[in-house]
Amino acid sequence: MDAFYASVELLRYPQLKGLPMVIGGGRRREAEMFERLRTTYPDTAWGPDTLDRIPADFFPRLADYAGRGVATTATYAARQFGVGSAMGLMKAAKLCPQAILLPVDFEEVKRISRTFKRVITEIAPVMEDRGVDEVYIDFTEVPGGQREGGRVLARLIQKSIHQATGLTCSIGVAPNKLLAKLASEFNKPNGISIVGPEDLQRLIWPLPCRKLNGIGPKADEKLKLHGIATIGDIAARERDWLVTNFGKSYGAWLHEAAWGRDERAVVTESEPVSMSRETTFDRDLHAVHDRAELGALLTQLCGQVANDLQRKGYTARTVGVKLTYVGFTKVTRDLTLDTPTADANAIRRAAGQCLKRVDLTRRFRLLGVRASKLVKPGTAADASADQNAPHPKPRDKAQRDERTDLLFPELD
DNA sequence: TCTGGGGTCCTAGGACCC
DNA sequence: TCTGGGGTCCTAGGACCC
Repeated sequence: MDAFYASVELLRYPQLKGLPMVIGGGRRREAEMFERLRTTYPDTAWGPDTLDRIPADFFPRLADYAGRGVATTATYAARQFGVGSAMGLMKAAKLCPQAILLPVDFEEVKRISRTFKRVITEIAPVMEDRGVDEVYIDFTEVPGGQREGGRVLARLIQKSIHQATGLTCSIGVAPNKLLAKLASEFNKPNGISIVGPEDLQRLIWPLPCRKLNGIGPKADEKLKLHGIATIGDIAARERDWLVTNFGKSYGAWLHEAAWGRDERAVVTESEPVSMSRETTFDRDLHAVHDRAELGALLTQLCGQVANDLQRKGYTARTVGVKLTYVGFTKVTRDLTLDTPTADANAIRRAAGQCLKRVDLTRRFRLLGVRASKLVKPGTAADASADQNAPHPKPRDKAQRDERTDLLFPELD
């Protein structure tokens, strides 16, 4: 036993109510909803008892909500109708039109997330951040961590998190991150489960492949085509067969994972690789008909990315754009600059260049701007940036679509 | 009536250098 | 004019995760 996994459910509070409720909608739309809440009820903080103080009919019913977005989570009352997280709200509205749609208070979630992580690092300092509500911990060196196979420490963490945030969490304890993650799901929402190598066959192998962190919808589908449904089914295949069918790297990983083997260390610090902002429109937009709107939106996204870079003390050498067309096909275009930048105008110019290289005759639903190849000014990476200057590359004239030049002149 | 927003990592081809 | 091999960088796309 040398690592264990914890996950906290930050959005649990509406589930105290027996009403069918869905939380979500997408960042911008939720921010608008939340702003409306603040202006109407200025003295009311968003929290577990919100619905005791604010009439439920203040919030829209799904049936009355026309906007785009997905459900972040849903109460059990809503789940009975088949509504679940990551489901599109349009679909959810069909299944459960009477459900109430609630916004997420992102600032509050971030605040709780920080408290959650602070409480844990005070007890077990070797912590890997896995997002807003999940962490890995290596508690090998934590005094008393081995008592009752880790159960005593897990209970202490649960209790401390509950005291500090009022929220519950589920914890899995296992000899590595992979198994700990699986274990954390055994006993939701407020449980502790301890899994050892001897439990592999009994507890892990019967699980569907999708439960493995790293097997998504595509890999799962392909596995099913080969008649592989459970983790045990993967384990039953020869390593060579997996490599032949799933590639050298992924096939080998599948084999290791199915046998419960994972040697990844808990990573306590990491540098960001990219920063991005994107937005899905309320309606599909077109480069010609919605030129002004799109131009303003692009400027806004670039400003946000620049702001994020500056706030966190980074510059970026590569700027890219992303579009999602009607029908959900996506394209990206990248441009690497000679000089790293965190300047909104420079990013905007580069993003405009990128946009010229995509098909703008089709309507699209999403526009995003991304900064990558991040450089922290004043570091060794920064000093070497000059030597790493890109070799001059010939501009592909054919790609520089003159038609879109005409359509999108202000994007230059 | 589909499918948010923020990320990471991997693969693969072409350019370019030695 | 029949064209190697290794390495790095850039770009585009895609799978996956929270």
